Amino acid sequence: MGRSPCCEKAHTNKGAWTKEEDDRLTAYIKAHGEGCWRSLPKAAGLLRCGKSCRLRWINYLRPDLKRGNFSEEEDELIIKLHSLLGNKWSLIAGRLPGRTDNEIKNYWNTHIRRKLMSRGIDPVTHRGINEQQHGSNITISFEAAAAARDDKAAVFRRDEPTTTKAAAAIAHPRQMEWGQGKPLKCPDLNLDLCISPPFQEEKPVVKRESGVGVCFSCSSLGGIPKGSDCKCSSFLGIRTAMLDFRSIEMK
DNA sequence: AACGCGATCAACCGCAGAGCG
DNA sequence: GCGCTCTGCGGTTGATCGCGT
Repeated sequence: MGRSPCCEKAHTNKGAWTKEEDDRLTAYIKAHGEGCWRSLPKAAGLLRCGKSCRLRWINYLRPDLKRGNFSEEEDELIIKLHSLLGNKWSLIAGRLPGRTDNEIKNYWNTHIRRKLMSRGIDPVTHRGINEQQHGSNITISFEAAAAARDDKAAVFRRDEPTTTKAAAAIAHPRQMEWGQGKPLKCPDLNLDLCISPPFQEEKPVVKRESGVGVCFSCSSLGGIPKGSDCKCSSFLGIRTAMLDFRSIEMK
């Protein structure tokens, strides 16, 4: 048996929102705040399901949204974050003020994917398409990055499934400090992130020493001193892209 | 002007996980 | 610990727009 529907579908509108619906939703949220999406439509006098209201607010009506074209910097950041996080659009959006996950997802699928493909880069693995069969796993160390920040102890254990935690730390570095202003101390956590090309037989993970960079363009695994560029001098066509955690740290 | 086609983006759907009793 | 509800996320769909023929 399936779960019960989130709302009474027979009595809800679907499709594009009207100006009046937008106004009602905006006015209600301004008066009562976000939250309790299930009961919101009824309270606001809307014939919509709660999910639909939430989506409309988050993706379109929120006052802090930055609409319009993506800048080159935003492009670059999205590509970098996607190479680290994959399709974690909400985490990526967390690093792009005023942008929504839906917007970034659409932008990725319509613009960036094609852009990377035209450069001969696989948008899924972020590696040259020709390199696919020679690919090897890459682990990116965030230990140095964590130490570079104030939250020196935010290091995750490698042997637990921490990809999401690491991703969250990247997307919302301040949010890793749970507990009313007390910095989170997790001395046994390791921020190592492992990125591996899909559809490959399992190979031993190549562990990078912290403080050593990895070039995603030429896949140099020989160890590149931190702070210096790889000889190939490009990352997805963008210079300065030694994948150093600091380079994706924002503001 | 009419049509076809690809691009774009708002909105929907189903699932997973968190929270709560 | 279990079951239920609610929220949030990612994938997908479909309406609309713009351009070329």
